[in-house]
Amino acid sequence: MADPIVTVSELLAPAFAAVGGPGVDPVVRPSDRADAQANGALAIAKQLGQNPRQVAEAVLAIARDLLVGVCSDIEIAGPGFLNLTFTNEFLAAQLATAANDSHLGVRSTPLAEHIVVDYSHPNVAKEMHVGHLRTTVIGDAIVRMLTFVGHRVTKENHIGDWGTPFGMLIEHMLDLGETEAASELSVGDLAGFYKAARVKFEAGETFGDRARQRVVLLQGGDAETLRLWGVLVAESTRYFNTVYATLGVLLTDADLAPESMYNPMLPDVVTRLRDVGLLRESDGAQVVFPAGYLNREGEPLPLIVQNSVGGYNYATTDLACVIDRVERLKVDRMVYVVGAPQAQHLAMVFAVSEMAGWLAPGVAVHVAFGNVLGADRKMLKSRSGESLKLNELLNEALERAEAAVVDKNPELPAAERTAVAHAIGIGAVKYADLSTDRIKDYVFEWDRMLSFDGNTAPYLQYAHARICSIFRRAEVDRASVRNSVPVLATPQERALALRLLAFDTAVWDTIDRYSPHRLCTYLFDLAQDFTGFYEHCPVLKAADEATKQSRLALCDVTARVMEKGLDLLGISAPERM
RNA sequence: GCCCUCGUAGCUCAGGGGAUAGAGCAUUGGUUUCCGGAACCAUGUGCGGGAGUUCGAAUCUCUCCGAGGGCGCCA
Repeated sequence: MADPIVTVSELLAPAFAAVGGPGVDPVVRPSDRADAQANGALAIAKQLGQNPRQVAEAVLAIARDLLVGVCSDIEIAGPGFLNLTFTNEFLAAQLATAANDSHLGVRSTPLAEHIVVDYSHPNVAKEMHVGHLRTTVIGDAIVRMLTFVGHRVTKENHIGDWGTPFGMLIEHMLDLGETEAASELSVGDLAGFYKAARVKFEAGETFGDRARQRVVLLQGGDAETLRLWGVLVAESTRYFNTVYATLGVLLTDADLAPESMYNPMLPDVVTRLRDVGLLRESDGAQVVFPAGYLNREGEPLPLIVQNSVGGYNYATTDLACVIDRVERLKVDRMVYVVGAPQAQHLAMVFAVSEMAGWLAPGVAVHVAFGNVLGADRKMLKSRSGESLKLNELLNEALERAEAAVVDKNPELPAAERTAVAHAIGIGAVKYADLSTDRIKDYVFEWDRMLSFDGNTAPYLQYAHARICSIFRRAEVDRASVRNSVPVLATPQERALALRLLAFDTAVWDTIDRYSPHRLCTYLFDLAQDFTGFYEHCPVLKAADEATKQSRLALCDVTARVMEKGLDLLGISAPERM
């Protein structure tokens, strides 16, 4: 099992070790000159002070016996590359194995960890916007992949349900009337609600006083205030859940780890920092100075954990969160899917946690991402210039997808059409977000993401659907073809087989870098290879029954890799569209 | 002022030490209009500039230019 590149790398390792010493990397990569190339000889030659071609020959002399049955051809090329060509029998056997593997050839992790993934984190009584789209979609894909390879994953949705704005929000709710406010929030007019509260807060002194008084009551644990606060949280959470349902993400109420949850732990954070001797007083605030951070004036930059009037802030909460994850959840790794602007803040939180001895280096990872931009290359806005609500964006995706489906396939029954439009519309939005390198900003363009051509969700979904169509027309049970070993007679069949076997590497590359776009690129390449196969290799009209069976088997694995790959991205693959 | 991220073809993006830097879209010119459903082939003075490390650099380092972001009591 596993990618042939991985297999051959392991097989070659002893040959390289014999020539270059233990631990030498054969540096096996895909190649356009052959199926793969091993570049390790050049590095060894440098160290040994020898001619790289001679080194390659020495390696080859040993490797030939190790690769019997695996490679039909090994030749030395250029300055000392080993060009490797796999035997068709080896590829076919590997593919047959993958086809019968529940994980389609993807290796499980050798060491299962408990990993917390922190993502989505919307704010109570505040609208979800496109920034939340990124953290939610990327985080969800990472959760799915880590789980797939055998890790134990805890999702945490760190919703913002605490802080000074709640005084203002609660008072506004009382002004509106509780029932009225609740319905406003649950239907998703969070922006209007928050804005109205904000306006009153800034305009009226009496309202401001009430709000500040309410904050004191909230923090003091006043029962009625807590009940009112609870209404805000419950209605907002209900609204978030409708957005999550539309998006099709895994988050549920069980994953909520609200800021308020850490509230009782905050004094202890400060105490513990004092106990380990890290706490300093600076301008009246309680702070820690992590090494290497400077402010504008070139002075050490503090992480403030308690302000000059005794209040705690998000740094304190984040530190409590680290402690909770390490000591209560006993996680091995924590993944923060948070926007790039938070890089310094998180780095400082991690640094302080390490200084305090709570966190081992490398355990906490910031999976950062860039902005969603409009066609004008500025932050994506709605037509009226307001920041774009996530919910409105998703609704537009559904409308556009429905129109596209009506246009492409008018015969589709109405009931099925809605479901397909959902898969396409939401898939398109998610895929557009996932298919570019997350650290970069990306340009949001409806026409491109919903196109049935190019590197888009609809194109991949279409490739899947057309395979399903082949099986429908063939009236063949999908599972029945899984025991046949495919014959890789044409270049297209061979290329498709090689690609299918690379699913393993694609998933692991994605996990190793927390970069879903790697899997997207792979799936797009797979769809392209399938199209080449589809054009050149008749399936139902194959020359003979054995060829037909072989090609049906290739179709089946392709469809399953595509479906699973999309599933790992949180995108569904309809059987017809 | 300091720090971080980004800069690849007309556009949107891959490629993160290996051989001639790729894809999609768009463009232009052909072929096909037949199967299973939404065709295929061809088409390019492109790695922001410069220096360095290396047998080898789009990739690593430095520097300059450009864009975005962060830098003490909001989150």
